[in-house]
Amino acid sequence: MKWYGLIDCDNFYVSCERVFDPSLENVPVVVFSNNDGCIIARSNEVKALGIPMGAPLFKYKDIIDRKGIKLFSANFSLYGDMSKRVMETISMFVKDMEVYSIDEAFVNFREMSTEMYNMALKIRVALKKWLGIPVSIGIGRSKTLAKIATHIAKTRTGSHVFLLLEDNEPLVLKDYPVGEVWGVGKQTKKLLSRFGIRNTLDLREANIRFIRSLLGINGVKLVREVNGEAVIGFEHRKFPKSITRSRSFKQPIEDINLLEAAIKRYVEMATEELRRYNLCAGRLAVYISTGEYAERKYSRSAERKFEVANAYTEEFMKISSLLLKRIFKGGYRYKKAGIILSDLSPCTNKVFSDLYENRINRILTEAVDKINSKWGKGTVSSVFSSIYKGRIEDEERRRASFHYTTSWKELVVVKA
DNA sequence: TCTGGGGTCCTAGGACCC
DNA sequence: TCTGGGGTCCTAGGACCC
Repeated sequence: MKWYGLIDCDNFYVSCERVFDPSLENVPVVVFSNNDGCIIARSNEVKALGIPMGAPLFKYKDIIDRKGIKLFSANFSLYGDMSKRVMETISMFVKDMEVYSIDEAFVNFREMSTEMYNMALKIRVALKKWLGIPVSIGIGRSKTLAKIATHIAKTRTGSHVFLLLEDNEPLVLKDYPVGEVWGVGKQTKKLLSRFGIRNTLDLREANIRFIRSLLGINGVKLVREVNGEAVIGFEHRKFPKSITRSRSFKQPIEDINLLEAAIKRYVEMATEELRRYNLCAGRLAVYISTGEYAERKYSRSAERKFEVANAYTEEFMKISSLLLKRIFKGGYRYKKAGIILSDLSPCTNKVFSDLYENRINRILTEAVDKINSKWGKGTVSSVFSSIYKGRIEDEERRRASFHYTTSWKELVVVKA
């Protein structure tokens, strides 16, 4: 019998901050997104105050001040590096794992239940001791059941490990709202509740043909998963299927030239990432939006397929302007813009055709990459990058912690 | 006044083809 | 007067996830 385990870091971003500043232990801490935007991680103390995930900061300013909540700007290079260490540590204990997100990994267990439980405890202790990161671990007959088990594990303040055995499933699922199930969002929850399906046991016992007609093929998978049938397997992707770069602007933008600079800046960032993977992209999409809360809403996207996939910044910049001109409408206050590279594939020699233009692009791109890898990120960048930094990006990141693990300058120093 | 960023998968309608 | 059916590709957008 194969079991699915999910190892989920507790309040991951907050935990990362706490590793390097122990004074944050047992005090309320939040990590927030760009532009003092919204809360993307909360410590247990903050959760207990009833501040929800994704809450805009301005709405909770009062309580944050009153309770002395510690604020941090997101420090993704730190979190990414800590994540890598967590995943490496887990892989020392298990043969088969899937890195599911920055703070979660699925693992397979084949042992008997008591052995599994002990193994989970061992992993948990190792992560806490070696890295200082607390985790919760849930185990069940499918990925979806493991997700539910993990959710329950978080509330088990003692062990933080929960084994969802077949005998216990009916009891547990009856108390588990269907809206909390992995893959059931707002819309699906609303739809299901209209037909009296409110808890996960209801879902499990629903007529499969009815579900098929209501939710499509994914609904069928969902029901089978909560029935303990493992239909969602492990994925081991070597590279992403798309690369996005986008930002919300603090000040809305009305000027197409400024939007163009932003778009080209994102193209520059995304193509850098593309080349890091040695990938070429066959498709570029550009989108702009006034944001959901605007009085006059407008949002459009446009895309272009390339005859030959490539990885040249210049090439994508050129097309991005054309696409932007196609979707831009004057008189709107744009709050967000972004680009997406897709149809990604490993670069082949075909790309480096002898077209004059491509040869120039290639030489330029390679030179830029070489300089930046030797002298540091951003040593040379496009003119749009400086326009962007000067006129659009005004983020100070005052509250960001140091790059403790990824910058020599910001290493922790231990004084004797 | 002020609401993130990066992903995956699915669907629906139109164009086009045989 | 009567005007098919099915497949594929493209584009745009929606739902969901962390």
